[in-house]
Amino acid sequence: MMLDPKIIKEKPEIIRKMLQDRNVKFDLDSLIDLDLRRRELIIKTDELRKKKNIVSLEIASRKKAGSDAGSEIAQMQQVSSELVVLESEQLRVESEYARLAFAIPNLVHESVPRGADESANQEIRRWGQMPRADFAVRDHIEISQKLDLVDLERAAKAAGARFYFLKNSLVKLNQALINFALDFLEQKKYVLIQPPYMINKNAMEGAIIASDFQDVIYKVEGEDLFLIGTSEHAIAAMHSNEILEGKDLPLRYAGVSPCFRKEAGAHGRDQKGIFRVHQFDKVEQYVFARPEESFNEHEKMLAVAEEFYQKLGIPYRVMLLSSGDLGKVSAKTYDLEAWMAGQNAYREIVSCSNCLDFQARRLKVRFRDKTNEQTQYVHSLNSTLVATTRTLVAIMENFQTRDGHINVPRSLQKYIGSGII
RNA sequence: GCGGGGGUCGCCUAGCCUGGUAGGGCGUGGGAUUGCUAAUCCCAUGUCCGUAAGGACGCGUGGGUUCAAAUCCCAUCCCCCGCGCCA
Repeated sequence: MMLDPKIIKEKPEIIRKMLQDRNVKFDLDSLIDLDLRRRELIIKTDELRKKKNIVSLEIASRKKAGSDAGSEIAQMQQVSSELVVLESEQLRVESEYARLAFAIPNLVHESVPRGADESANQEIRRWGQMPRADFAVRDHIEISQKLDLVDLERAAKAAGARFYFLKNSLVKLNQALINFALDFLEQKKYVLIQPPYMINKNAMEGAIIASDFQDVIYKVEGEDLFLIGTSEHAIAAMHSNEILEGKDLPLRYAGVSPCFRKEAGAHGRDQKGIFRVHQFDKVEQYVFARPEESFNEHEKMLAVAEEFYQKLGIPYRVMLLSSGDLGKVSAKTYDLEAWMAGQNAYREIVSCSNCLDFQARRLKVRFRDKTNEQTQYVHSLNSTLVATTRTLVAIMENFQTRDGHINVPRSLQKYIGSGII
């Protein structure tokens, strides 16, 4: 339901180590204790149910034979009332156990550098040439204001901070990125998916961990519905409670959807512009893979993302996140950080994660090769291909011209029919 | 939204009216037999607890009635058919 419950029972020290590596507080001892009590109660209630089944059979056969079953029925009443008490206790312990167990972060893969925060992230490689301008470069806010491509003030009026109206050619450039990304992934045989933009609690809990709910997820008032923070959330739940056929794996999906995020706790960071916003469009890679294939798939997804930015001509570096900077559901994550000339810095634009069986366990996504085989949980992986707003920032800042215009990357030109904005 | 039908252990299906251990077919694995990869027959094929023996649970979900619920009652979700409304 989270991690393999066997680990809680048999090897809690693995979890303890992981919590330390992640620099995360979690009441593991309570969980271990609850697991013990939970199993004791299962044994006791099973015992009572067994008794009940035996007496029930006796009653049935007596009734059939036409003889009196009065004392057996009295016995059943006794056992049933005992059972009611124990069952409610069991339910209480079980749900407390589940609540805690659901909050445990994922294991951390051995290849992940250990460290308390992003300062321990490891740079893997760099690609591309940073643009060298012989003029004063502007940031994307200035560029977009000047060309009338974004209206932040009016968006604040209509919606609030961290919203935007895209205008004019930037609308088309945004669509161009989406279309280019979809064509790109379709060519690589990904199955195109446009998911529901709202999903229910059960589905959402499968993809993320409780604490993320408060910080990133919007709830729809009066409905059991939540706005997706990425198509990953919806696609993760797509095959919930299914047993997939081994021969169908890996399933590679290209999700396209708007993404909605609260960005709570990001006060003051990237306050202006469209870099960090409550809503943006994204094309996402999501893969269900066999466990033994998942790290291969992970590298492949990263390579696909890199190829995409190479085609756009955006310089980037690949970072391997340290244990302390890793998301809670991920066991290993690479970030692509694009060079943003206007900020003179690399900034995150892609996050590529292997979640192992963490999400699959929560959502019961299993597979097997033969119908009589034991089922196994699949591994799930996700990676941004393009989150449009951030990539638009990179394009505006890196491809700006001396006179304040923007050169359109060659691979996008056919989608907007123009080489310059 | 209204009316009708449905949801059973991977898939298909019986059982529900009339409460008393969920049966069959397919698929898959193993075995038997036959000179042969065909036919036939036998066994196995969900989850949890338990070192094991064994046991419990499982009929969309949640409640209720009952000594006992797939079966009866209530609520709820989803799917199909028809009607209505609608971009």
